[in-house]
Amino acid sequence: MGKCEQCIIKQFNSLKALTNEELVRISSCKTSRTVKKGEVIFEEGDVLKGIYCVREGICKLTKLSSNGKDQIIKLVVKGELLGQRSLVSDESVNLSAIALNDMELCFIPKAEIMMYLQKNTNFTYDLLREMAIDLKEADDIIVNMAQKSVRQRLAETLIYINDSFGTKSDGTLSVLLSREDFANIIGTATESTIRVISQFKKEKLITTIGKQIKIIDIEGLKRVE
Amino acid sequence: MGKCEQCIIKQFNSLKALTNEELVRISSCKTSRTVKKGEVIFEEGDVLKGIYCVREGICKLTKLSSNGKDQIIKLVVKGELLGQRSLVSDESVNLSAIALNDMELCFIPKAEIMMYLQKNTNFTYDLLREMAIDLKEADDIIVNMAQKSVRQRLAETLIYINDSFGTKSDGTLSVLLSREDFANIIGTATESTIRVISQFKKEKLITTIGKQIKIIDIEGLKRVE
DNA sequence: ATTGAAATATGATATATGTCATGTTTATAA
DNA sequence: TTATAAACATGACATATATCATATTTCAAT
Repeated sequence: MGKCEQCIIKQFNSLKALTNEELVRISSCKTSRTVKKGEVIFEEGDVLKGIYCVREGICKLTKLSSNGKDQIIKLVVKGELLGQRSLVSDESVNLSAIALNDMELCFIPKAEIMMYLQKNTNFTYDLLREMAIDLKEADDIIVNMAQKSVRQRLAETLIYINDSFGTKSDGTLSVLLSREDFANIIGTATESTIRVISQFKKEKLITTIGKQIKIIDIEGLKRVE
Repeated sequence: MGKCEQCIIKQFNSLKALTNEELVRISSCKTSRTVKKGEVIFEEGDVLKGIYCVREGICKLTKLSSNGKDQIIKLVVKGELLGQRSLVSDESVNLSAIALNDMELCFIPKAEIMMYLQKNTNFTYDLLREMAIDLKEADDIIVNMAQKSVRQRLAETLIYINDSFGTKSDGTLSVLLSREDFANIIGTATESTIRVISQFKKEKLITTIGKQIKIIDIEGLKRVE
């Protein structure tokens, strides 16, 4: 079992605000878990007994709409925490987390985290800061959903994934999503997403290699109306 | 100038987590401000020098979309805080706040709040909890925007305003919004909003008295598809 | 390599919503 | 009170997107 105090991953999330002693403590009570692509980490309505630190891989946070469609709210990658919100609000989770590729997770029990929330102001404050940023992002998503076309939303999603998660050596986006996943991010029908991807190809904004997507004209994508 | 430690408003926000001494301190450095209906409290891009506690009235938080349309992200009423997010994330505000009726605000300087964020874990934790709740609400809004029809979104908005802010003695919604405001909440054209309001009237779900709206069949509204 | 299922792709059509035009009502100021 | 602008309302039409049908391709399991 790895040692949290030496783990490089924590730099990317609020655990960096913990003291060395606290990290040593966590090391001794944390558990590890591997999750296969497509596997459910937790589901809407579950009561979490702690939070996860993502050591490897990427997952989607989804919410089921009353019309039966899934909406992807956020992608969570290596370095980020998972489940902190519902721990704080002390309610069941309002989102499901599903692995998009094979993942490695560290699980930290709730009691542990609650203790640091009591004692370590830096930790609480850092969580608060992260959440304020999430909220700002959520505001942007709301505006985009409400005011922009499917074409614009897809273009922005491609740019976001490119900028946030990067590309592989062949230039394709390193986060591989199905057309349906894209549809569930931008909030549209899968067919519409596929059609717009085809348009973007014709307009020489992207190319595809199988289901992989490669951006070839990011400035053009930014101009999409 | 009123005394914060005796102010009943604080019960409704995170200031309740402050100690009596801290509240006395705030009393001595806070300033009051009245804002007329339609007036701008702060604007997207402003750098706030503190936070507001809403003593009276209601305002809308809006964000300008790149296509020039305003989106209303949230309504903030008596009892709530205003500006805490950008204070925490230490950035300019990402939303504008505009009064929907005459308001009374108390302004608390940033330095004061930052001090309590350092010293008072309860305060920080309470802010964190409030923000987790906001984030959950934002998730719901995203799903609604992405997956539901204008009819459904308007119905839910009417129910939300009814449940959250109540009605006047004549049964009309106590928060008076223009048709354009409704349109900017649900993310649609003003004409579409007006049309759906007319439909709801024909379907005997609501009645209108001038621009005031009265819900007469809330169960029916909940069933709108 | 073969097969079957899932994902991708595209056409035809229906529907919801946006846009523009125009008229009506309501509120506000002179 | 009248004048005037803003808000509300509705029709006609355009357009984006959803839906349903049907190929085609890709991928995994045998």
